[in-house]
Amino acid sequence: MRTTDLPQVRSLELFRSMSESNFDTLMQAAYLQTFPTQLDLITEGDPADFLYVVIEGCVELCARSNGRESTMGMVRPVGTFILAAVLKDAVYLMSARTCQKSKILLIPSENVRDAFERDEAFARAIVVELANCYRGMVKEHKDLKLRTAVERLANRLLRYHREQGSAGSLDLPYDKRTIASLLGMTPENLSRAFNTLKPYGVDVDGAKVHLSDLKSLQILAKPNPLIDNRES
Amino acid sequence: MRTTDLPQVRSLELFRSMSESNFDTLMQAAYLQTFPTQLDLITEGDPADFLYVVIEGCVELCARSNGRESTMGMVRPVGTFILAAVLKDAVYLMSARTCQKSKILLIPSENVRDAFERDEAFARAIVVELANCYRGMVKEHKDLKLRTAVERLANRLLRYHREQGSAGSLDLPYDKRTIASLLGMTPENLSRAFNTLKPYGVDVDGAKVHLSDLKSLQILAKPNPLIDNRES
DNA sequence: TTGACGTCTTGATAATTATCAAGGATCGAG
DNA sequence: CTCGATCCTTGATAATTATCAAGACGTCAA
Repeated sequence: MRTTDLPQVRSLELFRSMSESNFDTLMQAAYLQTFPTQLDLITEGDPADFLYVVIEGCVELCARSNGRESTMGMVRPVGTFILAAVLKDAVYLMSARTCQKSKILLIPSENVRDAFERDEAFARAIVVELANCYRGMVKEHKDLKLRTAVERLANRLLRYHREQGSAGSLDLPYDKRTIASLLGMTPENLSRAFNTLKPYGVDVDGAKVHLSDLKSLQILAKPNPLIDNRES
Repeated sequence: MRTTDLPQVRSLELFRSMSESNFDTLMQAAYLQTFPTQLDLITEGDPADFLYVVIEGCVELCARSNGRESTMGMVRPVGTFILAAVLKDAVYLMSARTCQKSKILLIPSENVRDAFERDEAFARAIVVELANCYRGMVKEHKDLKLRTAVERLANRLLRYHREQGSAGSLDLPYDKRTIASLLGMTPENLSRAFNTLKPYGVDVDGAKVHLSDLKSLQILAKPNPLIDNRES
């Protein structure tokens, strides 16, 4: 790994508080690579050889079964994926592919587990990250089990709106077909759900969404911090 | 806590390898209590004061939003719940209530975090438990997103069948309405799904289920170890 | 510019799932 | 035993969601 990249990695929450020597050891074993878009990084069922950290770009996590496929989540900088598989030395439960040109840090699983044993601060950071992943998944699951498709879309729009500064409009961060899959519906249904939301002040133009009647949208969506807030 | 209960707790995977003195300290702060059935233990949104360990009995985890409610999971001995909330010092994302008379160990959150810092072996065990919880939730989510209701039921029956020794029949471990909610459907639909499975050799009598044509049931269910195997 | 491709949308239809209402079975309390 | 309560099932119907087919729109390269 190039030494010019090290400070960037070091500043990540996950590595910030570990000791200098443990960090160096871990990085000596790691690779920082840039991948083109639409590249398959891992396939579910394969053994977890590396922990992945997205430094730049964006990675889609998806799952397949039968003939079906579904987007399970998106990982943006700075996030990890498949941490649980690495820690358990198990197989991946999800596949991953880049959806932009992406700079990604690969750390061999064995070294992650070593560092976890050696470095108390790293262990704490790992646990916080893993707990965040878990709670995120619980929220996704609640979203899907407790809401209709239109409600899921309405709440997702409110969330993006909030995350982008509550300026009355928002940009959809992904293709519509990706958002549809994330929300557990077909692209056709996403289109129709947008139409259903039109009377609630939702106007779509490509990736731009205008929210002209936040109040009525919120009444419909009934947002719930225990589902929609990513931070807590 | 009574000293007669200590060996039982000590033998749990979570506590087995921690040091004697750290274990003693942790247990001095803990409570082992027996709760009647149908008792609300925690409510989502409340701060995480305790880590819960189910020693005997059974606990249902559920989530509410809007007017809806859904069973998120069942915890049997020896399992923990709301570990992530405790480690993050955050609020609970799920509510919990006993569904049998249950013996439960309550450990104050602060002490769990203390022990995590102090005891390397405990930290490792915590991480493995948390990773298991995460992977279980990923599997539940895949189940719901990638399968129809009938497929979910078929695979769940095959799983219970396997867990109970593959003897050609199985006992449903919970009320049918609980199983329906676990599988993300209404009780009415569960009834109909059982009828749909009749031609595949599934015969239901109360909580007893006979599987007389495993092969054709498996062809329908298309079980997937990355969804259905709880261990891996 | 043109054509090919992919994405998104719309309409028609089908499949899946939920809701409402009612009836039967079971179980415990009195 | 009998009553009441709860759970489960079934039927009828409605709502939701998916599928299939076609067309609109934009992008990009030749």
